[in-house]
Amino acid sequence: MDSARRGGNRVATAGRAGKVVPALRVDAERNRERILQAAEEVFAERGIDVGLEEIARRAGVGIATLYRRFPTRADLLEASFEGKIREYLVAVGRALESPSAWAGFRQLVEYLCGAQASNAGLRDLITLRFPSSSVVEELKAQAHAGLEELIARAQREGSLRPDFVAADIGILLLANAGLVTATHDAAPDAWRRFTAYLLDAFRAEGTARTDPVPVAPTPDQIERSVQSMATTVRRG
Amino acid sequence: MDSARRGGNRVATAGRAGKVVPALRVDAERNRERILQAAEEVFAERGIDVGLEEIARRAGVGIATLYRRFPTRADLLEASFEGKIREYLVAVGRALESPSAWAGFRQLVEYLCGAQASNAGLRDLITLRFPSSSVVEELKAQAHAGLEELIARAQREGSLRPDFVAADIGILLLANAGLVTATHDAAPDAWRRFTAYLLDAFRAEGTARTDPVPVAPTPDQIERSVQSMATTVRRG
DNA sequence: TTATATACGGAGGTATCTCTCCACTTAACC
DNA sequence: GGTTAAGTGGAGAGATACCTCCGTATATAA
Repeated sequence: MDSARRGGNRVATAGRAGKVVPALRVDAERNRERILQAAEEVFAERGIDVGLEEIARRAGVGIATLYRRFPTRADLLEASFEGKIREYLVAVGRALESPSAWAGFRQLVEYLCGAQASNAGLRDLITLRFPSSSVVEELKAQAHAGLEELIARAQREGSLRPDFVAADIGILLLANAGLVTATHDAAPDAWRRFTAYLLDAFRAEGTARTDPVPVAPTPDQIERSVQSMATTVRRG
Repeated sequence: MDSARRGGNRVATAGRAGKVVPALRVDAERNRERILQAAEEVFAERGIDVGLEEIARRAGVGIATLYRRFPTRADLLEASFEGKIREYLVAVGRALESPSAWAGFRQLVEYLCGAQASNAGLRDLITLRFPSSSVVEELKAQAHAGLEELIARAQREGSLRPDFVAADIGILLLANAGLVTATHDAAPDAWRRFTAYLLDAFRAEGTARTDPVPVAPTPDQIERSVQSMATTVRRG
C-alpha cells in the first residue's frame, strides 16, 4: 500500500489521547464533538453507568456512530473527563500559590470534594476506575506531585498533622464520593460538614479550630438519605 | 369460606415481621430457613444487588420457591438483616454501659464502621434503603434513642464536641460505606484510619488526641483502590 | 390409605443493555 | 461531476436479570 490511508497526507492531528490518529472527515469530527459534549452532560448528571444509547440520542447520532468513535465505554469516559482532570491540575497550582500552606491545602480539599458533589461522573470515576491513557496518567502524576508538595509545606508550616500522608486524600475522596452519592438529593450540603470535620482532624495537634463546622443536615434530611425508600427497591 | 385456610387451626406463628402468618409446611419452613441462610451469606459477601438465582442455587431450592416465600427483594433483605439490626441494638446497649461516655461513643462508632467493613450488604443497605417492617423500624428507633443518649452524655462529659448531632453518625456511615466498598480488597484497613480521623474531629476542642491514628494505607494500596482497573470497565 | 391443599422447580416471557453487521449516504479528491 | 473511502443509523444477536405460569410432588389430616 502506497499511503497508509487516503487521508494520510492531510493533517494528522495528535488526538487527545496522544496517539497519532488520522484526521476525521468533517462530519465525523462534528459528530465526535457532539458525542463528547453529550457524554459530559449525561455522565455529570447521572453517573458513568448510563446507557450509551441515551448519550447517542442526546448527541443526535446513531448508537453505531458512538461505538465507532469510542469503541469502549472507557474510551468515552476518558475523553469526556480529561477536561476535569486539567481543571484539577489548575486547582493544585492555585493552592500552591496560596501564602498560607494550610489555606491552600484546605482550598484544594474543598475544591475536590465540591467537584465530586457537582458531578456524578467524577464520583463514580474515583470508585470505578478505568485504564487511562498516558496523557491522563501524566496529568494525574503532575497533580500528585503538586499535592505532595502542598502537604510537605503545610507540615513544615506546622499546620498539618505530621502523620498525614497523600493517601489520606484518596481516603477522603473515596469516602466523600459515597457520602455525596447518597445525599445529593436530600441533603446536598452534607459534604461540606463532612469535609470540615475532616479538615479539623487533619490539623496538627494543638492548633485551634478556626472555622466553624457548617450546619448539620436536619435529622429529616439524613432520614431521607439513609432510610427513605427512593425507587431503588421496587415493589410488585 | 368456612375456615380461612386449611392450616388455620394449626399454630399460627407470629412471623418475624409481626404479621400473623399461617404455619408453613415443614418442608416449606426448612426451605425458608435455607434461603435465609444463603441470603445472609451472599448478601454479606457480594452486596444486595446479587442475582436472586444465585441465592436460590446456594440454598438448593428453585427460584420459584424463593419468590414464593419472599415476593420482593425487600422482603428477603429485611428478613436477612433483622439479626444484624438486633446486634446493633445490643452494641448500643454495651456502649451505654461504658463508664466513660467517650469510650462508649468511640466503641460504638468503631463497631458500626467495622460492621460495614465486614458486610457488603450492610454497606449497601444504608445507601440503598428499602421500606422496612414495623419490627425493624421499632428496633431502629430503640437504637436511635440509645445513640442520642450516648451523645448527650458524652457532650455533658465534655469529651464530645457540642455541635455534634446524631445526623453526623449518618454522615459518617454513608461516607464509610463508600470508602469500604472501594477499599475492601486493596486496603481492607483503610476504614480504621478514616474512623480514627473522624473521632479526632469529633472530640471537643481542647481535649488531647489520645490514640494514634492507625497506619495509613500505602500509596500502592490506595493506587489500587483508586486507580487500578478492576473488572469494572470491560474491554473488548 | 387416600384425598387434597400446599409446595416444588424450571421453563420461558419480558425487559434492559451491550455491541456488531450491513445496506445506504456523503465528503473528499481527481 | 464521478469515484471511492469513510461515515452513518438501525435492526438485531447475545447476555443477564426479573418474575410467573404450570405440571409434578409431597406433607398432612381424615
